[in-house]
Amino acid sequence: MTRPLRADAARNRARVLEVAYDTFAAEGLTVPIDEIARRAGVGAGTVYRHFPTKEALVVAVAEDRVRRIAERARTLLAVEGPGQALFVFFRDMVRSAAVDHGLVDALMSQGLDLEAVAPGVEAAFLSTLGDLLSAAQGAGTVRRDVDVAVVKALLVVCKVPQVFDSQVTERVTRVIEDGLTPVR
Amino acid sequence: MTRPLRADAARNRARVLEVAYDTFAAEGLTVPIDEIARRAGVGAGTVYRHFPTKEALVVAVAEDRVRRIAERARTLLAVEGPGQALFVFFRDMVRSAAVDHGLVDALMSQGLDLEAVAPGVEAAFLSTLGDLLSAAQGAGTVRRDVDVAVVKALLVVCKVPQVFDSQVTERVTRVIEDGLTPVR
Amino acid sequence: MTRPLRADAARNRARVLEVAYDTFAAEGLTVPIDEIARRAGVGAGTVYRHFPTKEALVVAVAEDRVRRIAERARTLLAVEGPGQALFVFFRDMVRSAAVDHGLVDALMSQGLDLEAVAPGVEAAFLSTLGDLLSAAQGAGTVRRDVDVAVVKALLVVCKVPQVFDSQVTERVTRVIEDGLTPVR
Amino acid sequence: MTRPLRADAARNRARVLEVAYDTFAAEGLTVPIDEIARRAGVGAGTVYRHFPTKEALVVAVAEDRVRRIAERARTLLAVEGPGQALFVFFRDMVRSAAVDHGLVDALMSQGLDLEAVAPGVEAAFLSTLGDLLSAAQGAGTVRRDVDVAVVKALLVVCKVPQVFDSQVTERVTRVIEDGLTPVR
DNA sequence: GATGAATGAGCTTTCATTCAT
DNA sequence: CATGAATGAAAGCTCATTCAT
Repeated sequence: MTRPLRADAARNRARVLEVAYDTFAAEGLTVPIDEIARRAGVGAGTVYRHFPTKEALVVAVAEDRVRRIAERARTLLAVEGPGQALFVFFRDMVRSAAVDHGLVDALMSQGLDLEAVAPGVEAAFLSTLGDLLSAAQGAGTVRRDVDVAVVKALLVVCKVPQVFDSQVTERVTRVIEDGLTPVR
Repeated sequence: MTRPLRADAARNRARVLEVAYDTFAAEGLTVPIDEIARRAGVGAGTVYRHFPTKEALVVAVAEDRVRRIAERARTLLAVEGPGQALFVFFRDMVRSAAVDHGLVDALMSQGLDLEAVAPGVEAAFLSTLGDLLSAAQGAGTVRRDVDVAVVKALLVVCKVPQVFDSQVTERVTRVIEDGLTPVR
Repeated sequence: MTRPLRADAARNRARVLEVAYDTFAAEGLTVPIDEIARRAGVGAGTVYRHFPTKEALVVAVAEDRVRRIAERARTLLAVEGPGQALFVFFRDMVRSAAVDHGLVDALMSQGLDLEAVAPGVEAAFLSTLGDLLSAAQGAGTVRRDVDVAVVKALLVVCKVPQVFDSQVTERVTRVIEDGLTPVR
Repeated sequence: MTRPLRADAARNRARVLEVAYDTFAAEGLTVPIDEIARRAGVGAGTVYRHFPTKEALVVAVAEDRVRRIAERARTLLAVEGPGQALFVFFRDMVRSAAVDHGLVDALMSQGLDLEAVAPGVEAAFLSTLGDLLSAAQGAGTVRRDVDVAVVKALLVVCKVPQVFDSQVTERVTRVIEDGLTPVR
């Protein structure tokens, strides 16, 4: 259906996506498309060729991020083992939260519904997250009465940016982790 | 310093503030001032007389909210008793989160720094919140290694809107409360 | 026709007129009426009671100035003698030019036509200026082929503000005076 | 540094500049940008692409005028000869003064400082004017104790618009020319 | 009479989107 | 295909003027 892009077109698309992520993350979604285009070294028209509206660009950025995050989660499951993977993943997320200002905006602030515009991506992410959760519950490191929806919510919660300095972030995360741990 | 407003002016100011809160909460901060003015039944100039910039209006709304929330917290301390006041307050906050979209935006998304523009209000709120926390710790219902900054962060976290349906919200809150509870 | 104002009303009118002159002279005609009112210590409504439009205020200021200038000219004729009065008057005008930014605006920039809105004042001024000119021509200090219109024009010219530093102003004035002097 | 504009862009830019000059000259600087755009047959955004603020447009117009005036002066020096070029130039300026309402506004009324925002242009103009002056002084038609600053001031002075009818303008100019002439 | 709050048209400026080059 | 100029619909904000207090 979608024919493979010409090499230069693919390069442009990737470049715009990367610049858009960096820019939205650092400065929020209000940055004009013209500015994204300028930083990517292309014309505004080129951005619109790949992403027909600004919202489409934002969604594409979010999709791309979620995909990478899921990948990271899969890696952790293999490397860290079932009992710790979820917790390490959690701390990973929190640590990168500071630069993901724009992603959080994209996920919640502006009324964007990722599930509606890119259902496959969301589902795939939840499936991977579910794997981490099951593994942890199997290993006895996470209580059994939470499900994947709760864990996802707690994740989003931990990405709320710039409200906490790192000291506080650390302790907030610990409280949430304790809440996740089975009764001791 | 600032003389009392004329009766009609005070009425208008209050009306604008209320309409602005409802509108920002429901539709976010991007709603034009003209629309706020229209809904409040005044001219745009009147809004600008009371709040010289849009940011000033947003800040005033946030201030007003924080003040009311602090008031509510004080009431709860008296009514619910030291052991439960903080938890009831927590659930209160969460329940109203759905309509506070705009308040959350104001507090964090747009780079507004309430502490910078209205230091007294923030401090007063933290002081009240500290009272609830101390009471709970005194009653043994909250662990002693959290401080007011952590509790405030968890509060903000619970107000992140529209990400959870109410089912999930309920369970997220429970996890956080468990995390706050002393080791069982 | 116009009944005498109550004492306080007259005081307010005079105060507004003075503040308006100072302000327009210093900052130009774009200063808002509200600001004039504030500086005069009255409400905006009071300004509008005395001067029904902003233009009316500007005209009143200009009238008032022209009247004072004519007065000054008459005094000089008596004090300085026929041969020198016009020249001294000239230098007087130039010296005060720096603060008369707004008066010049009023006279020419904004398409205001003082002659149309206040014919008597203009005529009275020209009559006095004519007296100075005749005196000088009688004394042989000014050439006979210039008339009052030319002298008035040269006066306005010399009030063009802020274009010259004082050094230059001095020399410009000398050139113009030499041009007025009969062939030597 | 700035790459050459595309053909259509250059056409639009020139058109806006010309319309802006005509309009400001005829009606003053208060004409809205939207009106300039309408008369130039372009959208308001196009004006802002070429001139990022209204002030930038005004400055560009003034620059353009000063440049043309300097060009005219150079031509006259070649055509009219050293003794008369300055005087012809003077009368040229005065004759066009009636339509340069806006230029004069731009140069002095609104506190715009051409020297500050476009130093090269001002300097180039003064240099050319100095050439005319030197030529005239060399030919003995202008007194030696005036310098270029005085002549520029007299020029500005002669451009003060609409204060004189043409009859008076003629005679004012003669007085100033006589003032410039060496003692007879 | 004086006050200053309210009005609302109008201004400058921005930016998502389209389209000629 | 890429470009970036053009568009034009808002947006935030100002201020001359009116009118309830």
